[in-house]
Amino acid sequence: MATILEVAKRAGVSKATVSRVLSGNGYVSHETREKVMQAVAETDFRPNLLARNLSVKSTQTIGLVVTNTLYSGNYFSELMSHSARMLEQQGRQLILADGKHSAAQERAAIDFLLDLRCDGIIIYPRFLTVDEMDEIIAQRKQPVLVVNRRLRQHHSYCIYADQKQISAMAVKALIDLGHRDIGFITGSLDSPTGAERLAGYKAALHERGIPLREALIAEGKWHAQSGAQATAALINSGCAFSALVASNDEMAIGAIRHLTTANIAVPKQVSVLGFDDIPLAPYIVPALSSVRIPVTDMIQEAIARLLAMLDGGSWQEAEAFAASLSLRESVAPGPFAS
Amino acid sequence: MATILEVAKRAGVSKATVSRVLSGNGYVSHETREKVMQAVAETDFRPNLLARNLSVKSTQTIGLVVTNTLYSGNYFSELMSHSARMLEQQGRQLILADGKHSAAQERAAIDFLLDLRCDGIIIYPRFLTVDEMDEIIAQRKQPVLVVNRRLRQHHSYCIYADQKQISAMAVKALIDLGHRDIGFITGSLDSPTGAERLAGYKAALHERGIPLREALIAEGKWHAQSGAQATAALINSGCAFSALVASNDEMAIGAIRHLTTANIAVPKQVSVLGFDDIPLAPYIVPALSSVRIPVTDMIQEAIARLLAMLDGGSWQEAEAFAASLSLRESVAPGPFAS
DNA sequence: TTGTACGCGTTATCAT
DNA sequence: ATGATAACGCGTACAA
Repeated sequence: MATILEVAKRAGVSKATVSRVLSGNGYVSHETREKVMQAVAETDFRPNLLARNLSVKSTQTIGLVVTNTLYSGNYFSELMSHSARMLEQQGRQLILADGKHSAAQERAAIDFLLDLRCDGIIIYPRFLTVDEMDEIIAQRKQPVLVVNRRLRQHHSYCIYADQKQISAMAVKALIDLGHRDIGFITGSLDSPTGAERLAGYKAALHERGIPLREALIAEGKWHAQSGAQATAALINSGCAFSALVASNDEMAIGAIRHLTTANIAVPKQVSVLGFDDIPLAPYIVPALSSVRIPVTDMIQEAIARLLAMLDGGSWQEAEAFAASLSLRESVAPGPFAS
Repeated sequence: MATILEVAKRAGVSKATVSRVLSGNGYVSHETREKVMQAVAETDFRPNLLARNLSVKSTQTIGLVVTNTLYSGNYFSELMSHSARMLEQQGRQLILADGKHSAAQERAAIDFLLDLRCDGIIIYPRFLTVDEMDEIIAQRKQPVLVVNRRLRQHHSYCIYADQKQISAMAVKALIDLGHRDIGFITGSLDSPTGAERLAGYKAALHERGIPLREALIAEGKWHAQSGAQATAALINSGCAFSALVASNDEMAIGAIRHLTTANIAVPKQVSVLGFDDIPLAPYIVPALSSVRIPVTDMIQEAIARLLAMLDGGSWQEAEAFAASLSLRESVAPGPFAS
């Protein structure tokens, strides 16, 4: 690997001059510029970004921490494609670090990215508690933004959706359609999102004066297969239901699959509701209605806010920037035209 | 950010000593070690990986180049989850760079990762030709492995599947089931994979002595909606078909969706075949059969081979390592248990 | 067992 | 317009 020094020798100039023509800063005569360009071409010179970043104290990269249990599935794809696309426009690079499967490992992933001198971090947490994150944010010098959690202290460092309310709205919509026996398939209950969506279900029943029956609740693990198993469990419990709410689309798909193979006509007798984690889902399974959960909006907002903090821009700029992008339309297909 | 020098001062020792206790290399007395540990804790010291990597000339990271047109969809998730999991076991980090949407940009992504001094690169190419890649591999010092393409020169730097043959097998299977009028939905024909799968279709018909009819071929663009549109085009062409092969699962899903809404009973009259890009697909749509395309196997093999080249290990070790992992089972659900 | 001093490849601040 | 030279933060022979 040719270094800047070798190029300098070959061109008969000093390192400084080469650096000048490469960066475009400072004056260089036309002829020496030519000589340098020539030498660069001859040596296949490529700059060492480690050295450069060490010198300028900035890497133009931002780090993303996600648990690998989310790696399979569309949720993750959405996250990645939107993040990469937005940062690409800003000339920044995304580095993904694996949050693995514990709070300690999520913490380690953050520190790893900071050790790499990422300019900022976005974490989509799974195991760290909000208090732990508040503490982390307070300690680190670089900005660490948290998606999908509501922090107690650093309000401007988190972007969240009201999962409980969204879930409650969905359930109330079913109730208002006349359903009174509504089954509910939870997500993993050790995840805040899972717990909040369940809480929304309970709140909706309470608000409409419908008694809660535990037999209508089955625990799932977010994936399709667990949705099917939960559905089987509900049926076996003997409790009839006229509608079913699954805590995400994958489980809803699993539920529909089970109902179908069990010869229960889905569209007629059972209405299944999922959450819009998978843009494709409604096209795949017509019987499925989905509530929109703004993953995309959240990550978009997080990146815009982070960039504003880094560039020292104002909040207005950040919001305008976020608003100027309508990423969702560009990725998810519109109403299905067949 | 505290540096190693500040820690050294605070502990009353030299940089070198601090470096020794941190890395574990070299002798240090028990008491000075304690003093250093204390100072490290007090200063919240974190090593600067840029400086370290610059010094040791190795980053323990490997780079992955993928076009962002693949970011949405399960193909990408599979790629990422398997890659990250394998590298995690080896204490290495994965850095993803966007290949964007042209050969030049794919080339730029490779160079960017090399400038960051990744120890090696894996590219899942979309626009670069095999000849361009052979040239790139020849020029760069670091190993660049190519997935899903057959290179002309650097045979040990590429991992590929015989897309044409796999496609032909699928079509022949349908023929042997008695089908003679088989529709085919292509992928994007500017992608080698799309072209090869179409070639397989044609070869299978030829081999079984069935005349090729262009009216039975419709062009798709890999996504579900284009699959539905292609199906509509086939129907409008007036050419009846008893079976349909789509060049990937997403389009197969779109096809089934169209047939269903058009009141054509899928399982009875039409057999739809996709390629197993989406592990979930067969569970989603019972009418869909899939041919297994080994994305997972390819990426697994690529990483194993790359690691072997980097660690200077033997090919036997690489193969044994690859074989020791049965990643697929751990991610894709087994036969659907409801 | 510990410290000195140099190298890693750039950028940036001085002079000249 | 160009060239020394000092950072940047860390690893590591080599000496002591």
